[in-house]
Amino acid sequence: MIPGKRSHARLPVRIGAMESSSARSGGSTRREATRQKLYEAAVTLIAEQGFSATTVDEIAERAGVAKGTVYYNFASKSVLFEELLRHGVGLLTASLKEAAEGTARAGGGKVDALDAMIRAGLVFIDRYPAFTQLYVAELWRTNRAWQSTLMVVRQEAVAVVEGVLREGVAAGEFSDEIDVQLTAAALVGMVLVAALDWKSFQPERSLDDVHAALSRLLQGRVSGRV
Amino acid sequence: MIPGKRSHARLPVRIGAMESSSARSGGSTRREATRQKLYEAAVTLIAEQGFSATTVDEIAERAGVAKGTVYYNFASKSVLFEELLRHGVGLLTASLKEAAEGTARAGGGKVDALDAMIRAGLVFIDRYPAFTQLYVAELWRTNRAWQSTLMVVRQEAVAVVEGVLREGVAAGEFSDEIDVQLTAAALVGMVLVAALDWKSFQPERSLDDVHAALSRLLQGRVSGRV
DNA sequence: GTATTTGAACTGACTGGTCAGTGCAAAAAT
DNA sequence: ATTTTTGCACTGACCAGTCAGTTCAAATAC
Repeated sequence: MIPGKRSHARLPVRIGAMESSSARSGGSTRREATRQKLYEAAVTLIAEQGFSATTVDEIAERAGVAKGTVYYNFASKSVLFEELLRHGVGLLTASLKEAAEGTARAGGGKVDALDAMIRAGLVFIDRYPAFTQLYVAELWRTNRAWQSTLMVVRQEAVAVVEGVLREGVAAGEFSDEIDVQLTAAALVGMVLVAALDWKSFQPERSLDDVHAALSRLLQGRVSGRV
Repeated sequence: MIPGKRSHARLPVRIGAMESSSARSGGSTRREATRQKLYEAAVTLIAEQGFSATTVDEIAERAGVAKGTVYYNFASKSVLFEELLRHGVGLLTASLKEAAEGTARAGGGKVDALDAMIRAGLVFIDRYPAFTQLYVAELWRTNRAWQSTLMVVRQEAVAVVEGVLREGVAAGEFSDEIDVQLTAAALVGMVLVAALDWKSFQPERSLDDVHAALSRLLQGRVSGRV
């Protein structure tokens, strides 16, 4: 055995930067770190293969953790997945809200808010492509254990977009004939699919580039030369 | 042995009523009918639960067929799924092409073609919601057996939209600054997500209604009162 | 027309492997 | 001293795929 080198290298590596964030507030930091590792391992595996095709052994292995640890931290495979969903969508909605509020503080209109949210969406997908992939894949399924969780969490995110649209209508900035719910869904779809396409098929393009293309579409500058 | 009573009763019972339907044309009609039943059973089950969570036994049971029959007709579970994908996307692309050509014959412009394709997409999703669901769920996965099939099949569908956009740019009907590939993806996403939302959360609405909302978005009649 | 043959289509019990989840004693971290 | 993690053997359910045997309708023979 080479000194300083262990077979299953057990280095206390700092992966994220969790330690300073809300130090002490419920659970120990070590536990939080393991959970984070498990999330990261699970999200990519499940995005690639789907929930059922991904085994707990794989998740544990990729996280560099024993199988027992998975069950020490989560009641079951589905619970791990559900908490992962909640965690991820939490990040997204926070980011969307911040984007909308940012433009409001800067005195921008609702179109600016929508545009900022499109960018926030792109940034999110750029940072967490696997999560996005997985989310899309599960969203419209029925008969699954985490169905209700997914519902709640979806609503949180879409509600932010709907809110901005509604405010825009109230302020007279958008036509009052628009269908808020459907338009919100369509906008989300636009960003989602374009971004996944970007990441999958032309990853070399810059975020600004993609953002510009979507902005143009949003502002109806497609038909008719500018 | 009791006369008139055999252990495995061999009565010439009429089960289906296949005999008159298109007698002979390529493969046997019976076989084709079973395959169709299997497609239908598989598409809903896989849409609901995902590929891995759906068992061959379930598919067979829902199709009203023995498990062996599945393997008589398809080499494996994945092959059944791949052929199902090809079959479904074939229907979609045909429908999109027809929509675009229809407006061309009627002397409409490319905006009309896009609008007609949006409608065709909605009609398709209205008729085959399960297939759409399943398609979306699998499209951005990686590391799966049918990955390449999915790629080919996706390109066929998106190419139709891209084609119309390109023609529109060439004809000066669309700004030549649009990004064809990204815009096509965004449009597909818009329709896809809005339609799935419609089917999942407000199924009572009419197709015309949904189509109107998307048309408005396409033509940039969202920002600014009309 | 009736009997027999043929081959494609179908059946369902069975097999071999996989995997979620358990149990627990020892080790490590805090 | 307590919490957390490890390592690993084990179980029981579940499931893809197989295969020897069965059904049936059309073709051929009588």
